[in-house]
Amino acid sequence: MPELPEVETVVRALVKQELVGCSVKRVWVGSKQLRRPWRKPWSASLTNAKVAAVRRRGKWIVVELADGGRLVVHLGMSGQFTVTADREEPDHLHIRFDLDNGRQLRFRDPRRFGSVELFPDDDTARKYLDGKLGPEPFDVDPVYFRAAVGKTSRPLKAILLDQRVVAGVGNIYADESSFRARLHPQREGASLTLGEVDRLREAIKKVLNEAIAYGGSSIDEGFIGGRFQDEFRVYGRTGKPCPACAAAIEVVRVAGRSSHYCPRCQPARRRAKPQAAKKH
DNA sequence: CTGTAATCCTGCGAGC
DNA sequence: TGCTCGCAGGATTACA
Repeated sequence: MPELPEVETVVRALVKQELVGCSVKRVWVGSKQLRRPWRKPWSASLTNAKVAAVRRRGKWIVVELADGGRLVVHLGMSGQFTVTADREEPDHLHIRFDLDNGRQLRFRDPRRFGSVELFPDDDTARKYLDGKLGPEPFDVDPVYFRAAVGKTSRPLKAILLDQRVVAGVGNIYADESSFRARLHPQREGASLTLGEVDRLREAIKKVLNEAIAYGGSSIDEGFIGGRFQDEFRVYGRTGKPCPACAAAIEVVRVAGRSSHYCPRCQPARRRAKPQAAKKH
């Protein structure tokens, strides 16, 4: 389920469940492989580890341990990372941390595209993430973003999905952001005007903030919170009327992903400037 | 540098 | 009801 708003929701839920301050009494790890490369940190180093903080970076969750260790988690497509008092073991459970308050911190992931890695200190973890992630969408420098979008011939959709440009946007929010900025997903980055790039940057911020306020989108049931899927304007709405102009939403494959857009609000080519009467 | 496709997995809905 | 097919929130790699 997880793009930035969903991951943020998960992090907030963990904090709310008072994970911070808990100690790990015991760790259980299943035998099935998660996404490679797979590091094997599940040894004594996690026993008795105390959780000092939980934060998010892009679509990644970082559990900060008091001894400096950093548990870095990615939910992939179907991952769940939850604290529960439930004793019943669900299917597709891969890691279970027994906490000192009797609860369990669980990593469950049917599709196993997720990953959980342990780094010895904050510096290593940050370097790992910063190596693959661009800035958080909420503090993207406008000058940087204009340059990043303007220098490439890639389609807008590919730029938005590229975590090195901006971290945290996935397929849903890429489509929703493009719609709100009134930009076609296949527009070449370099073809955008500075105004359009700025509009896009603002749209991303707005959509993500809105989605976080809604508790993210839940497409799978069983996911905590999440009502933003009722607010989708284009994603998954193929054939349905555009909320702005009632034209039928279309879907096209861009950068290997389904991309939903309104053909009228998001024209493939920039609308020609209305021809001002030529003056002499 | 591009862009595209395949890959890793399971589950679910559509269509027959 | 049961089967097959295609597609799904992501990231990475290989290849043209």
